[in-house]
Amino acid sequence: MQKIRTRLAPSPTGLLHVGNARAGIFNYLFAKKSGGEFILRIEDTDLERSRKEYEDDAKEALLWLGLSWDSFYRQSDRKEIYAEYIEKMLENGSAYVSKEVEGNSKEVIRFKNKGGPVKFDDIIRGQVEVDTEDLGDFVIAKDTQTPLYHLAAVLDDALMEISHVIRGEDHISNTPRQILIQQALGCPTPKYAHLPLILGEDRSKLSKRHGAEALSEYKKLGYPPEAMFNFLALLGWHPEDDREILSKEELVSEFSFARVQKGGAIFDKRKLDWISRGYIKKLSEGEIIENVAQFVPKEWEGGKMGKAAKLFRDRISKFSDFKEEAKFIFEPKDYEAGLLIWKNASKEDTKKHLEKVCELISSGGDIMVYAQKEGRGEVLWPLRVSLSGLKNSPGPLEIIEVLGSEESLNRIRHAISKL
RNA sequence: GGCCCCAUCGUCUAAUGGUUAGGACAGCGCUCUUUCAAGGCGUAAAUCCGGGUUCGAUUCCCGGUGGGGCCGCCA
Repeated sequence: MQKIRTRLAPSPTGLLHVGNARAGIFNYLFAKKSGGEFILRIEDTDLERSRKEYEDDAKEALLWLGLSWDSFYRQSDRKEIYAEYIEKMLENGSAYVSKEVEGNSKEVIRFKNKGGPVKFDDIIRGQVEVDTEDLGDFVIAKDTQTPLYHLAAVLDDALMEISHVIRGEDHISNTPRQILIQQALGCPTPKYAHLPLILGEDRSKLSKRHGAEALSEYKKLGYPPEAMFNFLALLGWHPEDDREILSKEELVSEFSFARVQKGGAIFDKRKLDWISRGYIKKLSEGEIIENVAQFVPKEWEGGKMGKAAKLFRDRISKFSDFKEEAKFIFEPKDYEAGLLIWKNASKEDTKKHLEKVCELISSGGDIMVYAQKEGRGEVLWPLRVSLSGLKNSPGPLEIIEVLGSEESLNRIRHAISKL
């Protein structure tokens, strides 16, 4: 039995797309489930458009996601190999130098296409049959030293003994061409699995105009990588039961092509946020502090950070949210004095309650007992506003816990002075 | 336009000939509650259309419609 070997083959011409990331996940899950290998191959045959920084982005983002590869290749390092095969194809007549000029330039190398039907079994879609007649003699290399995508990909898949090519649906129409090349070269045809596309709100292929399309952007926004992995795995796939929160290990053991969807799936940020909140909620105190700290101004570090991070752990969808949510903790917010008044309460009573709370804080008394007696809204609302300056915020006692008595007292006294 | 792929609530999906068509996100309502969020409970919401096949179609077949992808000396 052939060893399972899958690959993710991005081209470094832009930031790694989430669609690539999802394809990477499926390649990874299938390989790991089968005890096989997952390969990362950078397809940079187009030197004009390829950039090292994009290769770095892809690697960094993939590692962040939790997709580590067993082997790494870069097509620009393999030029001699391709040249050798181009020569071979020229010799055996499966390719030829085309001199006719279409529009711009000079000689190129074309594949000698005999036409005829090509069939392949797609694991997800079943049999696909295409008449290759109208493909014509397509170009497979710019010159004897410069292969183009189809040739390089076919050669590499064969040489690296890729058993399963798992990629986006947008490659279905490339497959017959690649099979033709395999046949001319005497290479085996791998198994194919074409994944449904990830779509934007308008159901077209997810792209920049839909907003964040790069995996690294989600890293920058502070989504936990486990949440992103989980979310992406659920786009076009579903386990046998109703679980939606699954660890990487669970995904590996549950994965099956039989449960991969055929239709495209819209990238729903709200569902991502929901999954993300679930992961963040389960973080330990140390973890939440560490993660949130990366999205915060230097001045906030230390001091109240720990308690604040803990307080907002259940209230953020991504780590970067903390900066806005917890801002009032670190930078007291100005507010209208009127905001301090609860419903129909009087200014005098409000002031009285705040003064009493100050006493209680100083003496270590129980604020809740007092609030219970005087009316929770009448006491708690102005207290909370004086501490946060906000219409909406966490509860006052929680804020005091984060702020400490001294600063809490200062803020309440400031509120009293405003009244 | 040509070729190819696809089609269950708004969204992600379950149900591979027999279910009151299930779950989740989002929405809405109630509850909790000083506010917001979270939580708990509840509610509304779908088989694209037309033909077959069958005792019976979400499920199988055909046709339509709709959506998408690909049509580079990019990948």
